[in-house]
Amino acid sequence: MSPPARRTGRPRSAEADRAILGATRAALVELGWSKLTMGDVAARAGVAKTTLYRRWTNKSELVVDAVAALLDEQLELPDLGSLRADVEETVLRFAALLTRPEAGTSLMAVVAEATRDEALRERIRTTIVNRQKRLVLLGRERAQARGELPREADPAAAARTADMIFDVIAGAVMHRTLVSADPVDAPWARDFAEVLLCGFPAVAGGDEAGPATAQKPAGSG
Amino acid sequence: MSPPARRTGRPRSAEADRAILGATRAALVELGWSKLTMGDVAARAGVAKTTLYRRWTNKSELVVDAVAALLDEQLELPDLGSLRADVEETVLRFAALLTRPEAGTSLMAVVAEATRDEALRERIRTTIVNRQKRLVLLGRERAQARGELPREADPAAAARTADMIFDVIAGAVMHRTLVSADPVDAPWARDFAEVLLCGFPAVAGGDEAGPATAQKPAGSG
DNA sequence: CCCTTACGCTACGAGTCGTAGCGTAACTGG
DNA sequence: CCAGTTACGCTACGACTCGTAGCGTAAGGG
Repeated sequence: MSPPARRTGRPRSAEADRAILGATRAALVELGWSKLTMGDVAARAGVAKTTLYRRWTNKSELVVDAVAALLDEQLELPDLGSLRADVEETVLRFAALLTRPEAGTSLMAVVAEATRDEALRERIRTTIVNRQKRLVLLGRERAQARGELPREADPAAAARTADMIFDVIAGAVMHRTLVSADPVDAPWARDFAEVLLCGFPAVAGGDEAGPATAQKPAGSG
Repeated sequence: MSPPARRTGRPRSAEADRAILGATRAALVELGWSKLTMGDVAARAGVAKTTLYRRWTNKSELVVDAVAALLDEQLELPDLGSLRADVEETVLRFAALLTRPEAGTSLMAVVAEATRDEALRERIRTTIVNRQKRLVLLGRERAQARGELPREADPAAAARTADMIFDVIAGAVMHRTLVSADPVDAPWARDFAEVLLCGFPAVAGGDEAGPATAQKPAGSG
């Protein structure tokens, strides 16, 4: 993609990259997405505004990279000995990250922008979505090693399932935190893990009522 | 909130309201959130730009109302005879709505903006979140009437559960559609409903492996 | 008929985006 | 050491948008 053969001429300053991404995060913390300006980021990073535009085509792409770096750095899968505990802890950590002013807001804004920008969508896919799916894959592997989940025969189906779990977990936490604007606390995480592992009727009915599994899976057309 | 006692002077044109909201939706379809301008909306609606600012303090609040009206108008709960079928159908309808250019993008953008705007957050809560939760409440009621779900003793716990289910469904669909940028199709909806009703291990393992319910619910602190 | 409020219109200040053009700095190959 | 190539800082700029002020006019109510 990017020209790997570039041996001649002055090289790009790697430190400038770090400074710019750091300045972007700092500006996001102080100003938020909507009031963040390229001029401000450049000033904070100690570089010229034109340097920003030489590396990122616009504000959105810059922020995607800044947020991706933040997620990479902050999100790790705990290993607490059970799938349920790992899910709960991951949910809490992800929620804590989303409530930070530079994370959740920016992610939403950038995703909104991406609807009309194929390049940006691709960047989000590769630098955020695909990278964070590793948590689901790793978590499942550990659960399989523990015997909590079966090893799956069909790799395609396994991949689809992992994708869905990723969307369910990330989506639920994002929606609760940012759209509903309600806190993701320990009790919520417990209930959520319960739904994820045992289904909605389990948490709705407690132990007193029957399982009420609501029909069997439709004949799998 | 809004001054209900306003009997004197020229009344506000109700038709202008409709024209503005309609123009906003049309502009969102054509231009998307980021390129929509107040001047453009005013021109489409056939009113002066100042009239927009007399009714909405800024672009975000205007778009919230436009999206809320769209959701109210488009989202209805189907009654297909089983909780599972209703969930699948609702997921598909919601996803179809989100892929429309005036819906998903705008919602994300407005939520992003709301992080730093308490008034906007409140408006989202009342005009979108709380209004759409009716679908979950209604769906549960029907499921209880069918005997698919138990009637709950504790109303507070029941409300919490409903909130969570709302976040899980809406969040998962939004995340898959807008963040992961993958389609929400019938197979995905089937798998999702399976997870929601029976838990993740059910869809991961199929019928061949054991249930593997991964520990019992932690002793409920 | 007077008062009050809404409306259309024009103009404007403030701020941002993203680019062009120039001279200079840094690194490479001969 | 020198020529070629690329990155950088700086200034200036055009285009655009937001949101407001001020004015004259339209539409109702007591």
